[in-house]
Amino acid sequence: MASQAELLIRPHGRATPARRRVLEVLLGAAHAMSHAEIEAELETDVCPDRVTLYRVLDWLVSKRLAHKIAGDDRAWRFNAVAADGHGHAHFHCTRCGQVYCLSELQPAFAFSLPPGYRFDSAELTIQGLCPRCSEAA
Amino acid sequence: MASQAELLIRPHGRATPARRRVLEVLLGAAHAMSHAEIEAELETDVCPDRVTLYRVLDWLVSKRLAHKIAGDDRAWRFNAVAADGHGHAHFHCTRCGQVYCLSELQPAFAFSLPPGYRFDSAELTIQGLCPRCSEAA
DNA sequence: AATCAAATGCAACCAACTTGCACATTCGAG
DNA sequence: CTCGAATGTGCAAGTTGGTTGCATTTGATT
Ligand SMILES: [Mn+2]
Ligand SMILES: [Mn+2]
Ligand SMILES: [Zn+2]
Ligand SMILES: [Zn+2]
Repeated sequence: MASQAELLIRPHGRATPARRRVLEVLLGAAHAMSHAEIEAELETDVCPDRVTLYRVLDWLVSKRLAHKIAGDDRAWRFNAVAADGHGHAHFHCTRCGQVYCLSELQPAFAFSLPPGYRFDSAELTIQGLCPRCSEAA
Repeated sequence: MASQAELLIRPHGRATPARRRVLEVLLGAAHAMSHAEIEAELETDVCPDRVTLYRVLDWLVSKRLAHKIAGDDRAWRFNAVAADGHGHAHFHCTRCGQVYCLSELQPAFAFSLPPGYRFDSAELTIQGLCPRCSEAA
């Protein structure tokens, strides 16, 4: 009985323990996770090496099973790509630094690019206070 | 006769040579510049030290005379804040890595945040090919 | 001109990755 | 099931981009 992670990974390449567990962690996360956060969540025997985790994350992104966004602490935050194929906006809390995916928020951009530019994708990041920090303030 | 840069800086603090020249460079730039690009543009006598440039850039950002955006090479890109007060979107070329400010592009976001989130500002970054790279492809 | 908070220069430091290479694992062919 | 080539992992060392602490200099107010 293969896990959801394994089913997602197999069509793209080898399902190694590290890849399985990292993707599982990302799938179960409520917010975008930094390398350090993921590492902390991992069992000690899976992926005893930081470098492997970096490579696993890169691989997941390259296969579009995850995506990464730049935080203001110059570290990447990762999360699994759901069925929506990353068609969602992100919320960056300026107090706790956390990044949340706003799955339900499908913004209606109305814009046209200047001539010469070729569009590929758009990323909307909203700054403000997350529910927890908003409450505390 | 004070330069434009000096006039912008003075209300916020000391107009030092480094601050003047860096802001001048940013004001004259067509795209967001990395630390290294700015340093290359600077005369050798102004700001002989990397650290000072970092501090000048941070200061300009803290006074809202410049803003910075994270590139995918984990380096910040800076540009001067014009009269629009950074109410513009950015275009990130996935081929050359350059970041352009789309001053004329004032996107109409239509969204409402989930309950609990407090809005502060939004940043829209569009991915694709810039005119130069689009041509070359 | 004197003053002094604010800015700079230097040296060392740090975190977040990246690279190179030997060794281990996966998984499909036989 | 076994084997072996392709693929992934572990370790050590290196690089990049940015910080910190502290002594010295400097801008602008008096
Ligand atoms: Mn997301
Ligand atoms: Mn801009
Ligand atoms: Zn928060
Ligand atoms: Zn380009």
